[in-house]
Amino acid sequence: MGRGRVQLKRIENKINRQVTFSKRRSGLLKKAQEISVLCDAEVALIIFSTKGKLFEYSSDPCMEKILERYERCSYMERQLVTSEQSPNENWVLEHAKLKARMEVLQRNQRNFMGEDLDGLGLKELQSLEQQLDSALKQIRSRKNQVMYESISELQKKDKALQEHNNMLTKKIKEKEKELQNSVEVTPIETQPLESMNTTGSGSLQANCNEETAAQTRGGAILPSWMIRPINE
Amino acid sequence: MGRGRVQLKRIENKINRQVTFSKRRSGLLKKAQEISVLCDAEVALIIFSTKGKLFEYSSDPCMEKILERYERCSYMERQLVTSEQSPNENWVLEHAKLKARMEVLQRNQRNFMGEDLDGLGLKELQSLEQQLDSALKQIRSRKNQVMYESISELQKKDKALQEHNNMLTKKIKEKEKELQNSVEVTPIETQPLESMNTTGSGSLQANCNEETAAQTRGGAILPSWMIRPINE
DNA sequence: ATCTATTAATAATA
DNA sequence: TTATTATTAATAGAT
Repeated sequence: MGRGRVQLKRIENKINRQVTFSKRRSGLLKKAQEISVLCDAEVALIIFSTKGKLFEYSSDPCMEKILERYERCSYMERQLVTSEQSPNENWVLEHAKLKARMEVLQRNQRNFMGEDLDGLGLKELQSLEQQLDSALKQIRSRKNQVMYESISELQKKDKALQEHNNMLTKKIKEKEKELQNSVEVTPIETQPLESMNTTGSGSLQANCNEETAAQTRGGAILPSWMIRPINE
Repeated sequence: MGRGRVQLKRIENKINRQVTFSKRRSGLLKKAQEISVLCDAEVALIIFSTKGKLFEYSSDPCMEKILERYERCSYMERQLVTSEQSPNENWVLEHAKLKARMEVLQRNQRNFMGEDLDGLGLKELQSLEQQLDSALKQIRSRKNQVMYESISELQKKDKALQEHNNMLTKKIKEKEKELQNSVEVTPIETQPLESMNTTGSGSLQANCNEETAAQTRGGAILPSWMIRPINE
C-alpha cells in the first residue's frame, strides 16, 4: 500500500518518519477500535512518539482497568518472585520479612511468659531462665527506685508543710503579743500543728523533720521485700 | 478491503466473529510492530479476546517498562490519591498494621528483658514483675522435668545393660560347664561386668537397680537448686 | 488454513 | 498538518 513497498527498518529521513508516524498512528488507533467493536475484545494501545508524546486507545472508559487485568493475568507469579525494579516487589519482600520476624518475636514473647516451653531443650531453658532472672532483678531494682523516689518526694512535701506550719504559728504568737501589748489582754496558748501526712510518717521514720531525711537509707524501717532485689 | 465493506458494530455470528478476531488481531499486532520499528516509537498493545485470552505486543523487551512509563506520564497524581479498589491499598494498610504490632511486640520484649524500664509506672512494673516471676517458675519447673526425664532414661538404660550383662555372664558359665563336662577342664572364674554408667549412678542413687528406681523422688540426693522452683 | 475479490491503508508528493 | 493519488496490504467471504 503506497507507492512501492517499504522495508521493515527505521525510516532515516526525519520528516518522512514523522509523517509516517502520524499516518500509521491514526491507522493503528482506528484498527484497534475496530477490532474491539467488531469482535467484542478488550484492547489497550499505548504509543509514545520518539519525542515522548503519548497517544492511547482503550476500549474501556478506564485504561487502568485493562492494565490491571493485564497485570493480574500475566504477572501473577512474577509479582511474587521477580520484578525487582517495581516498588511493589520491595513491599512484598519487606512484608514477608516483617511477618517472619513477627513470628519469631511472638514465639519469644510466649517463651518469655513461660508458655510453649515443650519444644525447648535444656540449654535453651537454662538460657531463658538466666535472662528472665536478670530481667526480674532489673525490674525489681527499678521498682524500688520508683518507690524510694515517691517516698522521698512525700517527705520533702511533709517537711515543707511543717515549716510553713511553724511559720504560721510564730506569726500568730506575734499577733497575740501585739494584741497583749496594745490592749492588755491575757494571751491564749498556741501549739504548732502536726504534719498533714495521714499514714503517719512519724512511725515510718522518726527523724523525718531533719534536713537529711530525704536521703532515706534502708534500715529496719522498710519491709524486707522492698529491699531484697537490690541486695541480691 | 474484503468483499464488501463492514459496518462498525459487533459481529453477531459467533464463528465469523472468532475468525475476524483472529485475522485482525494478527494484523493489528503486525502494524503495531511496524510503527514501532519504522518510526522509532514505543508501543504497548494488549488484547483480551471475548473468552479472556490475552494477546500482547510490546516494542520493549519488558512490557512493564512501557506501562510504568504510561502510569508516570498519565496518572502521576491519581496514582497517589484514588485507586481504592487496587490490591495495593490493602497491602499498604496491612503493612502499616503489621509494623505497629511489631513495635508493640518489640517494646514488650525489651521490657521482658529488663530494658527500657524508665517509661513505666509502678503499676506496670509490678505487673511485669509478677508475669516474669510466674514465667520463671514455669521455666524452672519445665527444666526440672526435662532433667528428671533424662536421668530416668539413663537409669533405664543402665538397668537394661546390667541385665544383659548378667545374661551374658550366665551364658559364659554354662559354656564353661559344658566344656568341663565334655572335655574335663577346670573352669575359669568369671564375674558379672559393672554398669557402663560413667558418672557413677551408684553414688547418685544407691538403689537404682530396683524396679522402682526410675521414679526418683527428690530427697537429699539432688542439689537443692534443682528442686527449689517446684517447691516455691 | 488458503484463496481471491475487494476495500482500506498509506508512501510519495504537493 | 492535510489532501491527492498510485500502489500495496489487509481482510471478508468462500472453500
